[in-house]
Amino acid sequence: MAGNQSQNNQPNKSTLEEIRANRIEKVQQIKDLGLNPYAYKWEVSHYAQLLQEKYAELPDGEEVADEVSVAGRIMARRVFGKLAFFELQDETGKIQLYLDKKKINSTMSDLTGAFNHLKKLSDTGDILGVKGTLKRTEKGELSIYVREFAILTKSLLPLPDKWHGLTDTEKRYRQRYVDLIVNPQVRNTFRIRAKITAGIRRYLEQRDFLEIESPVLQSEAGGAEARPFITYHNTLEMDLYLRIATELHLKRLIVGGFDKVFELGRIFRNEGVSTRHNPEFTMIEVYQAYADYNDMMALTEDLISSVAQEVLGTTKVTYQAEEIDLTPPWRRVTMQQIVQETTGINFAQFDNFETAKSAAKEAGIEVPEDCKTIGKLLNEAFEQKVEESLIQPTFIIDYPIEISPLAKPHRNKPGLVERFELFIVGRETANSFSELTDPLDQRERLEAQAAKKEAGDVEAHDVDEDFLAALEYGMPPTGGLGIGIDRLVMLLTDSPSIRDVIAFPLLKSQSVAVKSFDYDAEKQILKIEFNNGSIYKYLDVPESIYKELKETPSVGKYFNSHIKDKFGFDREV
RNA sequence: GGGAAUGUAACUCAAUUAGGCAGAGUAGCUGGCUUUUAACCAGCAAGUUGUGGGUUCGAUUCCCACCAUUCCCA
Repeated sequence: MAGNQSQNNQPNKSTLEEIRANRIEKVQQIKDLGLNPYAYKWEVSHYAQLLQEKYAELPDGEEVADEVSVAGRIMARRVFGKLAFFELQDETGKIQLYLDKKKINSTMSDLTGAFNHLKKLSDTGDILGVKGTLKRTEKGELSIYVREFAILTKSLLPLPDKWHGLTDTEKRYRQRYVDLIVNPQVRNTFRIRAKITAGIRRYLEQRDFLEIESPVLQSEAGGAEARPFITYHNTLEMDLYLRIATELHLKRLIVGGFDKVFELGRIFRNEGVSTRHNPEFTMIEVYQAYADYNDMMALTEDLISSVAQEVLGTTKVTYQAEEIDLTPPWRRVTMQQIVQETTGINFAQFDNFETAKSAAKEAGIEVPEDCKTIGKLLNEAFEQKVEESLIQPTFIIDYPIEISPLAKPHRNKPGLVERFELFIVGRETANSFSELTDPLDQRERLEAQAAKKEAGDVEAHDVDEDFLAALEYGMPPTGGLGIGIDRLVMLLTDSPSIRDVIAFPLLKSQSVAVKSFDYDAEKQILKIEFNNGSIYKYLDVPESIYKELKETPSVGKYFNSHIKDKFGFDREV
């Protein structure tokens, strides 16, 4: 540090740190002028988009005396000696600011050299409030002829490249706020998402459905086959699960006498991450008493097409260059029939599994270990050979009973249940049954699940006795429906990945380096402090590990391969 | 869990084929400029080449491990 700071009295650096320091210096200069770089309030009279529309007919070079006040972020600066053009972006769009030195200095005479201060102290990224009149420049750009300005928030960090924007996918997800600033279509995606969920709620409320919130923290996860997140309640000293479905609680409400209920909310499944899966995602479940799955098909069709019409103004959408027609009615076909169409195998004809299995293998279907019934085989054939070809909205109906533990047996097809799934662009988008209301049948099926859990299936769950008790009080015939909101939003916003429709998708935390470590030989506890400040105590760590950790040239590498995931730990900080 | 690709300045990208001083544009800083639209002109500054090892006189480049991301598969 000491020796080499003599010659350059003011080195012009532009690392991120230097840019930031420079802007902090500007914050101070703004304060020194008696102004607040972090203002409290700005009275906005118009949004940019509205002005663009309202003054669309204003001819080039003409002005109008209408006073407006706008606020937004400076996205671009084109500065001349005594004139400057800024591009201001608010939530709705952009508008140019026409900043004339003479005008500003005369109307803001309280602040000497106001124009030069703006030139020197503002940067792209700052939030600026301006008042002025409207003027279309000679080059044809609608502008605000600024009379008065205020820097409302000083930005300390530079925006991404003004032309290329932010394209690094990881940064877009990790720093969504920057993505939103510079990529208008991302803002639009989330605007549409909000309209979709609002539209769904409005649709259901108009039909007398009641939205009731069920618990996220549950003592037993149920209602789906999925691995749950487990958490812990300290004062109650109990494990709790984050819900994997809202099904079992919404059905309790049907038992309680509500005929039409729904919940649109967050579901958590402790599973992998992909373009179609996020560990927390949004689902709506709808239950209607005295209805069956045929009614739910009609509801699904009408709900989705109505919302598409309302939000996009059409029921014909383009998804990844493919035309999808959501205009009802949608095709309805049984699973058995569409598998037969595609593979030529009629699974209804089999009465023994081995014959069915060899037929399936002949058709190129892979038969996994745990697939031991004709019903499961049919489902395998469907998933492997049919599913991804279902591009246009299609209801697949009448599922095997083995894979549908909460659905009512089909009224006239033995071995099947009254269930449908909706497929659009090859993806499961909705799932629905005539709900099982027979408490004894339900008990048997849940106990079979519990046996699977006992045998080590992490996606199976214990019997929810309270739910069964509810059923024993008697649940009316009920149609139930679940729709994956994220997938629906993907479809309606033409988004290829679920992460594009989730504002803050889950990403792995960037690994942190080991800062220091310490070993308690008596208790065999290895305490590790990481660079991010967290401290972990690894338990029952043999001394040899500690010694090797001390010796190793790369602590991080040794930690990853020999300690992390190998020992139990308590997190201290 | 397996495979492929990627990671270089704050942002967008070169240089890696066959190891030889890491280079542009944008953003930034200084100066100039009253009609710009990715403004322009002159100058300046800006790098732990994801991390840690190895090979080598010399590594962004070759090898190994690890981290993260993207896509595909399970």
